[in-house]
Amino acid sequence: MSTMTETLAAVGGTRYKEVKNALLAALAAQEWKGGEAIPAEKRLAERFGVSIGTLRKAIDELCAENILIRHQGLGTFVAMHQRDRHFFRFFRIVRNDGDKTYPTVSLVNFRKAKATREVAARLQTGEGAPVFQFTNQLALHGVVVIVESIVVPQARFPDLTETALRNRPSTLYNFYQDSFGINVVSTDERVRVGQASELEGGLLGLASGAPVLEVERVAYSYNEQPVEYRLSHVNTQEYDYVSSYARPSSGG
Amino acid sequence: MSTMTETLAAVGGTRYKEVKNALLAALAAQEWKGGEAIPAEKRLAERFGVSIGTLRKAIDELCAENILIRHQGLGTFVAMHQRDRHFFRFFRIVRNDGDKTYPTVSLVNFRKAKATREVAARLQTGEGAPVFQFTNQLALHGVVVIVESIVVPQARFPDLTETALRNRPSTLYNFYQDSFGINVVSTDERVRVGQASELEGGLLGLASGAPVLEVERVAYSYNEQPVEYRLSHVNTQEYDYVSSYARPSSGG
DNA sequence: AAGTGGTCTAGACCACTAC
DNA sequence: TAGTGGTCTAGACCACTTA
Repeated sequence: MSTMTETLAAVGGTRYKEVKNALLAALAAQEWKGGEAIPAEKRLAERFGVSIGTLRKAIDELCAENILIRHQGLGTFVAMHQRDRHFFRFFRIVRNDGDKTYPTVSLVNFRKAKATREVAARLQTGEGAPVFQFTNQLALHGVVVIVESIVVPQARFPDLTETALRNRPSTLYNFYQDSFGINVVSTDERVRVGQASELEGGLLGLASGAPVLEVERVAYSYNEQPVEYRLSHVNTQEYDYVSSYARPSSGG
Repeated sequence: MSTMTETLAAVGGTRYKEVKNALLAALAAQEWKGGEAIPAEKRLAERFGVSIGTLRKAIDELCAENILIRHQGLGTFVAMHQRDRHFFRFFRIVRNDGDKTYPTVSLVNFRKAKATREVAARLQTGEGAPVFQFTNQLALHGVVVIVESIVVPQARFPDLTETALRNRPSTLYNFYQDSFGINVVSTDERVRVGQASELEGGLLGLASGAPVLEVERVAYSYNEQPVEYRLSHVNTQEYDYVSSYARPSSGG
């Protein structure tokens, strides 16, 4: 029945962690979709049989992890990946002078493939698992600056097609969310010096083999489930990869 | 008198933000030094005339920003930059296979200089302001992988000497903290492809002009005061610059 | 006006640490 | 045992949003 309090998993040690895990489970089960509001705090407190304060502490952590977003007077929402300020959470290339702009993305190629050993390790699939592989070029201020090669497991992206990818209305992560119910909530990135392939050199206006910034990313959904592998090559003549540590919200 | 409640600045809008700012002010005034415990929550709540819950919320945020560290049963401490797990908060170079190790640092040169226009802009000093400039080489697994050129304003580091720098017992940021009362709490970094100078090439085992990973860092103390400018060149043949986004504490 | 999240209180009890 | 932070309660009142 709806007024009954849910049984919380006994793992986690504390009430609010149990509540948090229950909320994560509900999110993973798509009980509420991206952009939707979750129930009011009072209702959730009743549902889980805890006080408001405890329920709020669980939501506090999910908000701190950018999984939920609170809006006073409106409600608490499942985070979306839209063309708003949150976009730059995952997009870290800015011009030398600090100017931030949205990239113009074009699909260069798309194909079905098998996971290589390295990609399989990163995506936690078996080697040779069916994947989709596609390449984007990204232009900033009218110039192609980034070429990214993306691999996603077919298991999580059933029926992904080149057409759907090409015609998506918004950002890639928003597309994952709307079309496949996959919410990217965190990433691991490794950055090093790489070399432009012949294709990349052509797109980036560099010689084949020219040094480029190589960014290797694994994107994760809830519960640290890897959902995307991405290898980007960036022409950093005019652009930088930025990485702030713990810039607080200015504290006042 | 000691039992009187302090007057809190009316700015900030909420009680806990006022408390947080008062704590930041006390930290900036070195009322408690790096590594020291601040008073118990109950005492601080009395001092600021708020309830424990409100005081805790202020400390919660300072802990989230790694400015304070709580230890259950022990107390709450001013964050230190020691050779513990917190070291890797600011040190982001790891081997390709993921192995993390502490660098062996050697001072290559040290001199007094004037701030260039670019450095002055980053450090928010006037152009030509007196600075110390020094270069370190960092070895990982016995091989020099990083050469970093560091600039700090003389105004904030009075009487810094090459000897003191060379003989410091711990990490550089711990040295800043112990000897100059400067606590590095956040950094901004920009990463791009750069070129090894002749000196750097020699130290890194690369040809002069070879492509290297260039990391430009500005380090900040409380209230976003810039205290150090640093330009690092990294040989990324065997090492990566890592950058995780919002990897939660695994959620229980 | 009604509903939402935001802040704050004044405790209680628990878990951990040091002596 | 005494002192610390960690968790949790059961509300109150405020600020914001929508209607």
